[in-house]
Amino acid sequence: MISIKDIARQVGTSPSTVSRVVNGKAYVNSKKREQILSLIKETGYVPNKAARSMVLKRSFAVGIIVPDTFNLFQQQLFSIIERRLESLGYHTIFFFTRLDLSSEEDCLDRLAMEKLDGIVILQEMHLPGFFEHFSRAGLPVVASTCKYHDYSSVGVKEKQAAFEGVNYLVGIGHKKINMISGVGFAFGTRRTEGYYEALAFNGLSRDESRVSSVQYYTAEFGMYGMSDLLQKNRDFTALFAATDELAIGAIRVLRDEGIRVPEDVSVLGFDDIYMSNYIVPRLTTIRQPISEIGEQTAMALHRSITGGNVSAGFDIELPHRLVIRESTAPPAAGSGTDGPEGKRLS
Amino acid sequence: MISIKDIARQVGTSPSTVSRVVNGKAYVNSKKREQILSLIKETGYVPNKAARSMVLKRSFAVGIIVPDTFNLFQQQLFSIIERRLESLGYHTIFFFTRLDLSSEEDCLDRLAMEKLDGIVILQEMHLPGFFEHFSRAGLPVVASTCKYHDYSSVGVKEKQAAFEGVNYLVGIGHKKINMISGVGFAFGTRRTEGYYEALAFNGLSRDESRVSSVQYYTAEFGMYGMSDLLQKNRDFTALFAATDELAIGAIRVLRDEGIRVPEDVSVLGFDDIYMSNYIVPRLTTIRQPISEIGEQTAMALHRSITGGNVSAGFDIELPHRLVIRESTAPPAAGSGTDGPEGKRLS
DNA sequence: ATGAAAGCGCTAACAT
DNA sequence: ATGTTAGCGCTTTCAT
Repeated sequence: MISIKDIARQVGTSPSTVSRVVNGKAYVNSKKREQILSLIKETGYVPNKAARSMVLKRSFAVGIIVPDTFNLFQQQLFSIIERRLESLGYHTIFFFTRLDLSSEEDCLDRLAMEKLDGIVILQEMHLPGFFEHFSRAGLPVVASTCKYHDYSSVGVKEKQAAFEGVNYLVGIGHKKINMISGVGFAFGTRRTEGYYEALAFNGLSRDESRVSSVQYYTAEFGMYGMSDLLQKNRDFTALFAATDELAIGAIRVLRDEGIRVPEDVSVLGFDDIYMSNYIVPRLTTIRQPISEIGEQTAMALHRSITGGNVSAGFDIELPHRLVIRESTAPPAAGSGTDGPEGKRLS
Repeated sequence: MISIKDIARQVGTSPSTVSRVVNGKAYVNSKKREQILSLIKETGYVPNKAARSMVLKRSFAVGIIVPDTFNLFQQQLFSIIERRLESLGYHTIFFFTRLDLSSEEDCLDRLAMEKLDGIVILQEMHLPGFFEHFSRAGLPVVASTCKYHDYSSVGVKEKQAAFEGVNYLVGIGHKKINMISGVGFAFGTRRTEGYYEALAFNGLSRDESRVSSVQYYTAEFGMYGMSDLLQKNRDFTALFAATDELAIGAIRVLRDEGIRVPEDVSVLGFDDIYMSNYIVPRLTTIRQPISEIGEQTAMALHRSITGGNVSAGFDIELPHRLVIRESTAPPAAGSGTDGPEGKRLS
């Protein structure tokens, strides 16, 4: 492999000068600069990253902590973040983590083995070791679609967005609205709060039996949540699912039960993943600006890494938007899947 | 950051000895070894990767070339490969590439900037520069779900699998079978061949107007393909989509046209992505063993990197399986969406 | 069995 | 404006 010395020798100069040219520093004779540049192009010389990283004490690698069981929104998001980071000159190292503490420990160990320039987290960590590790190492952190300590974060106003979505449901006439939510992620909690607040705002009573809490936010768990809800009570005309994938799983179960969407039950999702516009029926949902979130996450981290003001956490709140499609409609007259006549028995 | 020298000093030995212990070499006094090991644990010392990589001339990083517009199958696949590679001690660097040559050139440039230990490709590259680069650099390559030169590959018997799928369609009574296929990827071509062969095998005539070729294998392009087909001819009772995502897009259009699946038209996909079991109707499809493919891809690359026999390409063919769900059924009597009466006009 | 020394490719003072 | 030098953290001869 051709090195900086080779270039220097062939031009009849020193490695320092070549280094200056490569790194765009001033104080280089322009004739020499041209000469060096053209030789570099000709030979295809590329600086050795390991060597640079050693002397610069920067790895040009950032870590991203993601849930082991990610849904499509998260998958799309981390693909975007990865690409943005790449274009800013960073490599991305993934740390897949489950929700239990032993998995977090494992993640922390692997994290400690890497000399990283920064961290993106898509999942709240509970082990105090993380926070300690990050602050000891002076590592910039940005939390994307979640919150972590007082580090910078990028996302939407979860509660507000959920509030608006449920409010829309009420607005078109629904009074009996169920919800599938989850634990383990802050956004689930926030969305549930928004749901309850919208109910309260509209004078609807809070009924915990209308909410099912699942472990992960995937379609599979959407099925569990919906089955659970159906078992408890069939008297509802709308469902708010904390994520689109949850909604897709829920619709699956509804269909299997012969309950039509949206004729019998309206379904509202959250995220607006790519698939939501292709499934039958097209999903009404609250759109998160996923590209912008990814972009801002990468940029925020880059700023923290280069700017150095690690401690100054700021929250970037991007605009959400209710996207009305086919899975929601006003409730039918005398509605409820289990009307007064109790015509549908499982 | 604590270094090998620190450890050496504190134990009262030399860096060489510590290095030997860290790398599990022989010839170290066992008492000293214990001492060093415990100090390492205590201090949390971790060898600096950049330094190691510099002297070892290995980056512990592998590149993966993936299509810029990936479908869910590909996304799932590269997530799996990434994880397997990680557990084998490699970092993964993504190279997203479009299908045009200028994008390939760009990719090649970026590739050349990295000192990689190996390459995974999910997409056939056309620029001869790639092959030259790989062979000049002595880079092991493995092609996953595609073929590239005579490098190792991992995947299913595409043609055979498609053949079986279409054969199943014929078996349940379909005679007018359309297909949405694509260009740009070898698997699309192979699946189309399988489709044609199954028709021929069953004495059905080859009709190119029954096939629509799209650019990418996503749901969006599934919609284009289906619209295209519908415009040409509405006389068909089944559709074979080259990927599940294509099938999902196609079903979308069919529904919008009031054509029922599977009552009016059966739809068969390929891949068995996660979503296929949740959509309405559940998709009948040809399953690719995605986890095994990912696993084998990572292992094959690892073997090539460590074994060194770069040139010896081998093909790993994993078993596919037809998964019959709800989107296919025997054709209705007097079938065809556009019966003899021509009752459905667009 | 262990240590000294050289060197991987690069950058950043420091000199000039 | 440019060259010299030292050193980043590690592994690996080569001695001992």
